[in-house]
Amino acid sequence: MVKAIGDPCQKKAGLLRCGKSCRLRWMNYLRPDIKRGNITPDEDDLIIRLHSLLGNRWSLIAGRLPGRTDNEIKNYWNTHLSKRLRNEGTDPNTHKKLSEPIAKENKRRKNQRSKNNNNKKEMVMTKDKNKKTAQHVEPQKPKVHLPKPTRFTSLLSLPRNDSFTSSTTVTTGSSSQDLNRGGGRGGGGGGFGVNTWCNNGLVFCVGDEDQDHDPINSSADGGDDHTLENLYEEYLQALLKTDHHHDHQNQLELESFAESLLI
DNA sequence: AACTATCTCAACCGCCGATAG
DNA sequence: TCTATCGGCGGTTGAGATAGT
Repeated sequence: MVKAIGDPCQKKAGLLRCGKSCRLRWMNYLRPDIKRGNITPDEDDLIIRLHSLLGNRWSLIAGRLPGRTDNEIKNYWNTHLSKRLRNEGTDPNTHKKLSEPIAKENKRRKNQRSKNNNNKKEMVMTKDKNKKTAQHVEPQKPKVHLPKPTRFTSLLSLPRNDSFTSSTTVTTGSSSQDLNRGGGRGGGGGGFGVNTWCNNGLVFCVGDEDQDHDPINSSADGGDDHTLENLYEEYLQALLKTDHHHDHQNQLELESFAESLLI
């Protein structure tokens, strides 16, 4: 699937890939911090919730699942979760209940299929040695992680041709651009920052997990990791409280959080 | 054994905004 | 201001693997 693209850089490097393709491969496949292995039920649940808040903003969602790439989550959503939701009678786009007939129909089909599919499921589980072996994942305490580094275009700019270190760190926080620019795509420039948002009068501050890289955090907002984590933990609790029979209040809190991300 | 159907996921594509020159 | 380039995003494609017929 590797296409030779006419990129001057690829000639210099002796590669068949253009720079963009190399970057993509690094981001989605080669990066050492990518978590290999199947997606846990907790991650499942988190993805679904975040998707209900953020929609198809995969990079934003991935930003809250360390070690997972937007591509991986996007694929996982398209191949597993959307189908699962549909089978459960939920519209994967709107996260609302499908009309009764459709839900019933799905159920009927599901039952019909399950007769034949037991073998197939085993196939899927054993297909990829790396990913499908841990289906019996032991229950873990759900954990939401701090968003990855955020870039400030206006506050701080770094040279574009950053070193390896900065480029890798920056790119892991790709999602943050949406946070800062209101959901738009793309954007270059460098620098890290903190995101803040208000939720029920409480100001949440989220910054780089690796504070050493973050010139902003070291000087602003006190830079207290534990405070940040505590604050984020409050958000986490709100998130986790909204289970499938979530109460309205928590849902509103989460929605306001999501809105704040998109501003 | 050969063919078909289905699934997975890395890679590609096209677009957009930021930045450099 | 204009143009070229880069970085990043979401949507889509298609090769490879596997099971079923």
